[in-house]
Amino acid sequence: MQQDFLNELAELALGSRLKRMSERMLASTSDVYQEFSMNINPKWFTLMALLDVKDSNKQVLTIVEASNLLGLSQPALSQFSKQLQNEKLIKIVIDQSDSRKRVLSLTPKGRVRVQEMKPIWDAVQQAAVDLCTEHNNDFYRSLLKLEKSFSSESLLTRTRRYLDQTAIQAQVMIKPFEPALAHHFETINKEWIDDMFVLETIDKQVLEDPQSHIINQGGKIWFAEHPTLGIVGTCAFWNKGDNSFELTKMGVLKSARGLKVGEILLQHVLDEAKSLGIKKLFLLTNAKCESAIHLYEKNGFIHDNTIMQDYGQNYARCNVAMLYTGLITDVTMPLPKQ
Amino acid sequence: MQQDFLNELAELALGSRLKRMSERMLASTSDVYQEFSMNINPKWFTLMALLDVKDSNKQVLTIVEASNLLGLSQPALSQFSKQLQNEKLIKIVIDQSDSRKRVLSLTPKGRVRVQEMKPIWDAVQQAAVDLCTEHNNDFYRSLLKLEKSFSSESLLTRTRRYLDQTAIQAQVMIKPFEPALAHHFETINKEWIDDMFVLETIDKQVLEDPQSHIINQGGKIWFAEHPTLGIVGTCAFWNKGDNSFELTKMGVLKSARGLKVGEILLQHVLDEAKSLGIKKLFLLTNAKCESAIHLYEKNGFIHDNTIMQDYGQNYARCNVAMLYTGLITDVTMPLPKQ
DNA sequence: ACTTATTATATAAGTGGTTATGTAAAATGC
DNA sequence: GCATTTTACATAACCACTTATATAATAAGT
Repeated sequence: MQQDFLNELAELALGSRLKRMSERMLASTSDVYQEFSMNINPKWFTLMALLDVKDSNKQVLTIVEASNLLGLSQPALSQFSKQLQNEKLIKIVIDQSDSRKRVLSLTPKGRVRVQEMKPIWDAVQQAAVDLCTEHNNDFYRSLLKLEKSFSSESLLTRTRRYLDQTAIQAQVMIKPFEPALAHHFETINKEWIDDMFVLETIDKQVLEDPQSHIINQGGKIWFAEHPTLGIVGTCAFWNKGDNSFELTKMGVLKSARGLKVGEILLQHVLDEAKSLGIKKLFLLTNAKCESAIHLYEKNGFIHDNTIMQDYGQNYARCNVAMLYTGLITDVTMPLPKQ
Repeated sequence: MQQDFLNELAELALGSRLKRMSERMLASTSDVYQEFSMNINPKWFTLMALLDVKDSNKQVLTIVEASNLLGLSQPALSQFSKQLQNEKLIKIVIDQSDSRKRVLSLTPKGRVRVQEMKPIWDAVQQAAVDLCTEHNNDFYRSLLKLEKSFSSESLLTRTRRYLDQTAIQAQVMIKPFEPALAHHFETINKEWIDDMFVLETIDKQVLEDPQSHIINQGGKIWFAEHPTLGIVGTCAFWNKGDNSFELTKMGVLKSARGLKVGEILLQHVLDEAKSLGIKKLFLLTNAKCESAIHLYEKNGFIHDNTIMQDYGQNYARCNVAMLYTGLITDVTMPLPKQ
């Protein structure tokens, strides 16, 4: 037996490695079914187990529901259900209130089969725990963490951070508001607000009609356009009267992370603030948004409690207020430290 | 977005979970290549990387070698090579000294492509490390441990331990030596000796011809036959003269672990020892063989240093000697504690 | 009310492998 | 030295899904 080249590639080959491991694992469980001559296809396992749970809770299950719960495609579940129906292990009936839906449920034969399999499932479960915890390991927990990390940010956007993207960044264009781009204002901001907080009513109104809520009130909106990804970022100045503005609704699509779009966008709008002769520019945010706050700090914003007192009530989620110090204004304003 | 039912199944769905994770991972790396418009199929990655290493070490690579090093099937590598040849990234030539072999190597174009990809590989590597270590995790190491655990014993044989197999165990038959079964004596013992130690010359001779080395010398050999798996275990008595025997070459195939074949076999041969009127039965082994020693202890063997002094020199690997206490013999022999 | 968009499903085609099998060359056994 | 076994590879068939697409039913927008 030769060596394993994937070891040399280390984390770089993580995907291939996981694939290989999952194939071995699934082959092994398939062996288990075969050894105990369960006339069952291992790929049906998750669906059977899910139907069993639904069955004992007297709930029903449709194909799309199953595909969401199991993380498989809808055609996959469509196929599995048909196969299980052919084996007379489940029955598929058309939903009464919505004739598009197919309601899946175990047949009596299916229920018996599930009961026969349960001791085997238990044994596999114990054997898997064995495998996961051997050599002082805790593989299962480690995998859960990886899943969490992966869903919080994919490998693609993480990769961007480690690549020199200067050339592409130079091609990111900042565009002023135009009605045709208004929908991007909504989708981009919804993505991150939904992700971190709950959309407040005031948000919804502004996002759905930025024209009347921001532009027509003397505010400004900009968009960041990436050469291949399209509009990926946005940001607004909300007119608070007396030549004061709130920097708000600044967001960059998840799919464009790692490209420093936020930085380019912020630097652009701060330059605009200067050339527009704005007197006061501030923002409200939440301590949760660490990386955003770091970006603001890096670009001349300082924490300021008087702002919090004056405007902080507008949003439930705000507990951080910041003031921009890069404007040429009266000398009572503090200047950023060099 | 609905919940994830795989969470409810916990370790039981480990295979499906790994599969899902590997698919996401590979899709993400595929996105990376696409974003940086590398005209390359992600599935070729491991082969390209391997060819690059071989190239810079001025070594060559054949298809079977590649499939071993990468843990993929030979047809897979056969296909990949053809595809890479069509892309003019590698060239395939017939080996001069063995015309069955195909020698793979990078073309100049292939070398250029690899160099173009290297910065991306580096970035992906760093991003993957990121992913693996986030939230105080160490996923990569945990996966390596799992691979080790899995290759030391598969899920199937681990599962057996947690299932009630009384019925099947009752069907395990113990058969005496017959020439037609002699090859099992070699394969079964070779498996575990190769795995734990190095085959000594004395082993080889005995294993290759048990008839003349054991049977014709007044010794005994038995085989354990499983109803579906066939001959899975063996064990011998080596005649040391003066009605004394060494229990030796006891082994059970890896693929039959967890079925308690060893226990059934040992109990059978100890019964035979009694009915044959044997005066002294001992064995030599190594402290590494913990589970075997535990089995011997459970069945009436005790540790005995005089045996070690008398016979221990025969094998380099022996550092544990045990004596069977279940024989009806003179009263100077110690009896097992109840 | 009438178009328009969305949702649930089925079907077809594609993908990235696998196992099974065939063929020729080389190695081994006697 | 010749038959037998093993090895290297190619090809075919299969597998467990996937994506893409079509169709019908329902919901939403005006």
